[in-house]
Amino acid sequence: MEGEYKYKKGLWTKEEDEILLDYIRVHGRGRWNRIPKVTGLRRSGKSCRLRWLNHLSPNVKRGDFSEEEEDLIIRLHNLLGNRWSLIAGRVPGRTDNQVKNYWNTHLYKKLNAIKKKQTPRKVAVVSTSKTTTHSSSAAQELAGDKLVHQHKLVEAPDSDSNFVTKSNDQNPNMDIVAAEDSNAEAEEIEWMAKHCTELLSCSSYGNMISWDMVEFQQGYHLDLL
DNA sequence: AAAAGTATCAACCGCTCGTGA
DNA sequence: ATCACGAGCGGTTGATACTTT
Ligand SMILES: [Mg+2]
Repeated sequence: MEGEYKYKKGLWTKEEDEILLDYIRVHGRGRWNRIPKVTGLRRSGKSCRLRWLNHLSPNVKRGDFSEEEEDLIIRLHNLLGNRWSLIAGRVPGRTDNQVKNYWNTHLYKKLNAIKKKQTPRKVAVVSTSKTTTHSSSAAQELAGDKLVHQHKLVEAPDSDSNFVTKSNDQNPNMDIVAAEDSNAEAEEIEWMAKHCTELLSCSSYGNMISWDMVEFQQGYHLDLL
């Protein structure tokens, strides 16, 4: 019993920061769980890591976001959805947490107000229970960069099966279209919802549907807009 | 002056992912 | 195959700062 609050929570003090910084100066970053053991700092390794990445690291830029940064974030979010780490990777000096905070507090409402007007770009990804995947040339790495490209050709089920549209949490610009009764390929739909960023093409020939999609990852050059 | 309402954002939480024994 | 571990992700909260009544 007692002593169960091994770790302190809440805001970090200057003194705690110094202990963490001293440790990192000597031992470097990583193996964060050792820090409370070695230094006696009453913070979980997880908390130490977060404190370093978001506040103590010299790479972190302080101060208000510039207009350029805001514009960049808006365009990246339009493309990538709530993938804050990916977005932050393209905004120098800003962390995923900063970008996420900025979006939630400053941009979300502002943009929704404007969004009332225009119709959103909508694309579809198709998968069904009774489909057969004909050419699932599985994720193929392109040389040199980090783009993953997928091409799928899928056979639709019986002619009378209906398609339903589901929204996609990961990417507001992309809905998912699936057969009403589909569940067999749920993992595939999930994978797409998670990874698929942009549908390059989607076409159907009779009961066949094909699509190309790309998954954006850190480091790949993006053309925004 | 003070309370009530709102905005901000650092940090927490639960979870997933990759790796290696 | 299973487990442990470190790292990382994104939704969400709660303490504080700021604004309005
Ligand atoms: Mg960054």
